[in-house]
Amino acid sequence: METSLHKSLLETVVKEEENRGSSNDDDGGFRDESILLQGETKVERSSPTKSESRTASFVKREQMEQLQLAKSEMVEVMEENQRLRSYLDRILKDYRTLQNQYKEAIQQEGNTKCGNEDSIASADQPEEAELVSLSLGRSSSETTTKEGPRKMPTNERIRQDDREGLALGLDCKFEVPKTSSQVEYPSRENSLEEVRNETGDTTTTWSPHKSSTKNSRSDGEDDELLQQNHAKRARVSVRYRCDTPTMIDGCQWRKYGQKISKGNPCPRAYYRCTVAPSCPVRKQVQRCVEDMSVLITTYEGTHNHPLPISATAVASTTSAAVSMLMSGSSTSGVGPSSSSIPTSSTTSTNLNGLNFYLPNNSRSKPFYLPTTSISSSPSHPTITLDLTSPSSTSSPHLNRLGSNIPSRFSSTNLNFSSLESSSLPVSWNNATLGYGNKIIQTPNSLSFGTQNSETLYHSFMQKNIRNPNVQQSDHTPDTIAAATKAITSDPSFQSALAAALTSLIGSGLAGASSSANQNGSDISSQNIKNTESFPILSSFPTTSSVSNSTSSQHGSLRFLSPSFPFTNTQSKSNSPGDDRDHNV
DNA sequence: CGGTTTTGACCTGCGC
DNA sequence: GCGCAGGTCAAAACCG
Repeated sequence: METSLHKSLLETVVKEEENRGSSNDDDGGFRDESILLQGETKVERSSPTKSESRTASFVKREQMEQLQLAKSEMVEVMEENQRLRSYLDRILKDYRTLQNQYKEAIQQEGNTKCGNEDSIASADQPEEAELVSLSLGRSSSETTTKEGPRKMPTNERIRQDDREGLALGLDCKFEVPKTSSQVEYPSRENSLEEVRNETGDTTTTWSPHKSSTKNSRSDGEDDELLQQNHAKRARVSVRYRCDTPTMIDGCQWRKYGQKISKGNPCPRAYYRCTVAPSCPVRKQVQRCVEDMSVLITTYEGTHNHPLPISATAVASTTSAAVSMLMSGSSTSGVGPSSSSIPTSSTTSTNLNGLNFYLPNNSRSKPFYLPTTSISSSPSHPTITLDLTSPSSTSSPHLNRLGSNIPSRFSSTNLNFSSLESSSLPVSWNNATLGYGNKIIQTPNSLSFGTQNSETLYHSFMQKNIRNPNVQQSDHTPDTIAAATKAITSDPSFQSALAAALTSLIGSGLAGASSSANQNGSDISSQNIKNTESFPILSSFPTTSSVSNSTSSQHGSLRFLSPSFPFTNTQSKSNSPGDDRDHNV
């Protein structure tokens, strides 16, 4: 743990200092003195006794001053260490609280078996917070690895292990954020599905509509199924400019259908995730009718299998967006007071280790979000991540195809706007959500890899700090406040951001590493290492001032964000109608 | 030959 | 109840 290391280091320094101080007081001082005297003139030596004693006292005084300084510094550092320790304790405390709540909720769920939505909701939220805590904050993960096992009872450890397995399923040491929608919903969905498959139909793969409708007719678990249905149908739509038929998002997809939808001459292609045979995730890809260069990819469902690292960012981002959507819809309807969610925004923020200071009246903005929109259709709540750059707000350099790096980091605007489009109340612009590995291997995207992402990040940050006020003048403080609250108070959103940023940084660094090492095989591990060494997730100040509010779900947010998360597919086919996904 | 895509048919939900 | 649109299925075609 950082703090313990810090402390031990400090203790060593303190001891050394004390030893040196004591030795100087005794006989060791002469050594220093002699060393000092060596540099002095011979004139001084002409009167050795007086000058030496004077010099010795002078040196002693100096040393005493230095010692005092060092001691005061040490006191400061110790205080900081203490603060960190208390911070860590707080995290642990929160973690245990959440763990207990999760346990209780699970027990309740086990008792009622089905139907009690409140218990489910309360089960969701703690787990979500825990997962966020486990997966995002480096400090928290370190906590679990070092302090956790020491302090935690074994049963709790076991439970934690289980949960980690449950939560991640990622075949790597890289702790990718998973949110409630990705863990809780799929776990329930899939468990049900698996049960169904075991008991009955074992040949059919998952079909959300079929299963949901069948269940709703056959079972008495209407409430739960309705909720599942609700969760299942939550979608994340990603709009982005792309000349190629589709994007590489790290997953394997199989096209299972294509339809001409009304109002759009471009066919809509239906894809199913084929990483695991029973994976419920589907996506639809369709070109925007207004702008054929814009590709709209809609994700539905959450993966029930380990994901390739390159796919985790999108998966977690989209699912976090879904869970944000779901939690937002659930809480906003009931109102904050009746919400069973125990986590405050501050707590969850701390747990995340992801602290962003979204603007209080447009000050510093470490994170830049793409434009998001939540369309509140009851059957298909959809959150749209708009990664295109609307002409009205985008910087001219954004979204130039083939110049990903500049556009990724050069946008400096954080723009909270009122509703610009009814269909897209909130959207994300050009978010760099991080698609890691594939892009490095393609000629076009090699430019990703040759850049040092840390440098890029810093320049990005500097630019952001220098230009904080662009395009904010015409938005009311209320809108800004509401939007800020809505975004920052949602842990899932933070997860998404963390995932995106982690992957962004990881991909950039991995690219840099790979280009430096000419070793494409170890991209992932390098990616992990570099990502973990990057201090982004733990170094930002807390957002304790941001209050928890879910009331502005339909508020409009626009963030001009660094850039574009998804890699343009280097597809063989370039015909616009051909939606073949050549993702591997 | 196995995996993927294509494409017409079918199913389901929703609005009128 | 009917029609429409979205979504899915599955057999045939295609591809490496």
